[in-house]
Amino acid sequence: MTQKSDARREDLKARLVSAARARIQSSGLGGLRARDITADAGCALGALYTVFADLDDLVLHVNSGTLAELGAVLRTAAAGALGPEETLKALARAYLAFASENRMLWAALFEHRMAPGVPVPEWHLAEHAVLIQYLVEPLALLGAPSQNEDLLPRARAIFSAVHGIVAISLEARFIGLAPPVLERELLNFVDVLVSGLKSRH
Amino acid sequence: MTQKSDARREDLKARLVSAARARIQSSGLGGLRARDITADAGCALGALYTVFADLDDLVLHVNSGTLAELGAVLRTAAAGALGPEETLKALARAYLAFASENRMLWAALFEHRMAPGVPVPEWHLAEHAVLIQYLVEPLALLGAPSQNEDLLPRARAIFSAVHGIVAISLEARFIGLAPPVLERELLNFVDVLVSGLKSRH
DNA sequence: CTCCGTTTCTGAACAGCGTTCATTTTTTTC
DNA sequence: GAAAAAAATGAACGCTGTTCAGAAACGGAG
Repeated sequence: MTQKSDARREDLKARLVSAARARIQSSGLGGLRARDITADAGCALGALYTVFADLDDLVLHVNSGTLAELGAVLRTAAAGALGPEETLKALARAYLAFASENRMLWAALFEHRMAPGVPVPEWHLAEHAVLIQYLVEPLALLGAPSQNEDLLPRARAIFSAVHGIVAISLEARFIGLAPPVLERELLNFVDVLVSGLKSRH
Repeated sequence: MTQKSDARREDLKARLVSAARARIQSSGLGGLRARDITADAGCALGALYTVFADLDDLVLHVNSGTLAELGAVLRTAAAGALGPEETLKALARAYLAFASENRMLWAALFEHRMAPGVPVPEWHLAEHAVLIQYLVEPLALLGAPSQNEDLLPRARAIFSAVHGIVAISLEARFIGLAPPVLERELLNFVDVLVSGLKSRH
């Protein structure tokens, strides 16, 4: 009977992911220690490596959860908007809000690097790709029908642009933008973008 | 006579920065080891800490040099362009080219994090800010004169957007964009942006 | 209930890291 | 040239992620 055994394994996995998530939330990805996680999860140090390949693997699973939450937030934001322009704005607003409210978890999505030579697993790349998908429909409604073929690169570019604005501001690398100014500037940016898209056909 | 002594100090500093630069270039910021750097520079492990406070300090100086190079590249790109629209495109192209050709050094500019609680020194923040300055003039030429007051936030937003597109593509986090497609999409993005800016006054 | 093969869990041990500092070596001064 | 001051050294420290020999818990047979 490996049923009980599997259940214990899954429980341990869940406790480790949740402990790692809490640590990232409070100390950031850089403050993550295997010893802290296992202490919080109530298991031995070595137990971590019976369930995950290494810390990277664990972080990937934390990020997986974060992406699911972020995806849900974006979905409801898009669902509540009226036109394509409003949808794009709502998505940008929701992305900014999520990043602000879950700063460390969101930062971990993009700060994390695999060990040298190890590629990010396919299933996790696919989870990232979902973020872009929400942009495709409003963009299709905005652009000329003939352009609908290569809409994915454009959606990715626009996501990246919005992400860049949010990322550089929240990381306070340059002189930081105060949050209300940031939101105003971000929405203005989307406005300009939409104006540009409309005026090109 | 502390003149000779100072000269030796400066020489050691230069050798360490150059060795660290080479290591980042070949192995990335994550592959940087104090022992490797000091071995390459031909000095003892402890010598590093007689000239720099810690590894972060050394990385800051490497990044300082990279920013100077990048700044020079952007300056000449902007100087060779005709109108404001062409200037913006030239800047985007130059930024992408620099990032592609100096991937690891460029990535180190944004990957690097100070130790927790330690802020990035003011002088280094100022060096980052220079990047944005090149955008202000062409944006001023494009926009209505009345808007010239709060042009800096807009310049920062546009820089961040371009940076985001380049960053997410080069880091291959999502399914990677092939380089020629990336350049096409980036320039198209600038086109849309300029169209939007023009159509708004 | 008892036994024993199997599986699971454990934490001491290991290699590697950034950083320090007592010691040695070099330089400067008289 | 000798004494004082300064600079350079690398072994040692504390911390890291990861491993693995051994301990503990489990599960079915007698």
